[in-house]
Amino acid sequence: MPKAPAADPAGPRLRIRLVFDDGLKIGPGKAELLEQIDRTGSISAAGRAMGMSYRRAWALVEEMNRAFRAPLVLSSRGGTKGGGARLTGDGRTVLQAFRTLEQKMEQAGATEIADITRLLSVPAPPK
Amino acid sequence: MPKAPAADPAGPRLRIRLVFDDGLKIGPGKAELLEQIDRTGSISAAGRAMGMSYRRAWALVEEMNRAFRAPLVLSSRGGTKGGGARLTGDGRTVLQAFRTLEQKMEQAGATEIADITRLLSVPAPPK
DNA sequence: AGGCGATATGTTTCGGCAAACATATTGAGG
DNA sequence: CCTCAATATGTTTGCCGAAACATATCGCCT
Repeated sequence: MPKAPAADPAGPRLRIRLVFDDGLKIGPGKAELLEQIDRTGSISAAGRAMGMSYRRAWALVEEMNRAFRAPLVLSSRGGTKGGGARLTGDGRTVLQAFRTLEQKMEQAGATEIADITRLLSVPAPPK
Repeated sequence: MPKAPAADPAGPRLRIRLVFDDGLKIGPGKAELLEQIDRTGSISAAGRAMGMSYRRAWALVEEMNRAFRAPLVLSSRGGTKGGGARLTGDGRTVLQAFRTLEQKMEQAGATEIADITRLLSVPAPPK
């Protein structure tokens, strides 16, 4: 298997994306990336876990680090394990906030989402 | 003036998108399109108003009509004015639900959005 | 009958962005 | 001091979706 279609586990209906004035966009992708970096301690491992090239994963991290007043991810090179990366306090804060955001919004919009879903040709998976 | 950069009034930070199991995606674009069709009574006029080609506007309408159990937009051809389009009850329902959704979510996530914004290099426009 | 304005589609062209490919660099440890 | 794994970037390729271009059709009104 060459690679998985990224993240799309037959899923969630709500996709939230924050678009800031400087152009930075934060959505499910970057959120998961932060999460994976936190889990694996490596940008490349995180990328692999998401079926994403290191190039791309790194670019996303770079983008975030530049957009925030302080980096969300710190990385080091060399050493026995080649290097690694980890989330900063801000990184954890942002990730946490985004996850909370998703939950709250999912809940806040449940009624309307149901209203729309009900009108679809294929209303919804049982639940 | 060839065309306006679509909709981007230096703006809102939250971008919501509903992704359904059949692949249909509904976000700010289709919502505004429905709104414009309702206002103008025409797909092409709606497209023009959004700086979008008729081709594309029509395709989006088609996509929605197919995805829902009943069309959101009805259109007619010929006649003095060439034809026209209008929202169905379902169309209005969906649009309304989406707008409500945006409001509720914006409100529900205000705290977290602020938390994240605060950490940006360029925190936010005064308010 | 003919024109007009909007719907309805087929076909082709094009630009941007992601993937693929390629290198350089770093530093702990054996 | 040399290997190794990961970070850090430059360069090239490929592709898909959007735009551009092109027709066809429809029906009220003069």
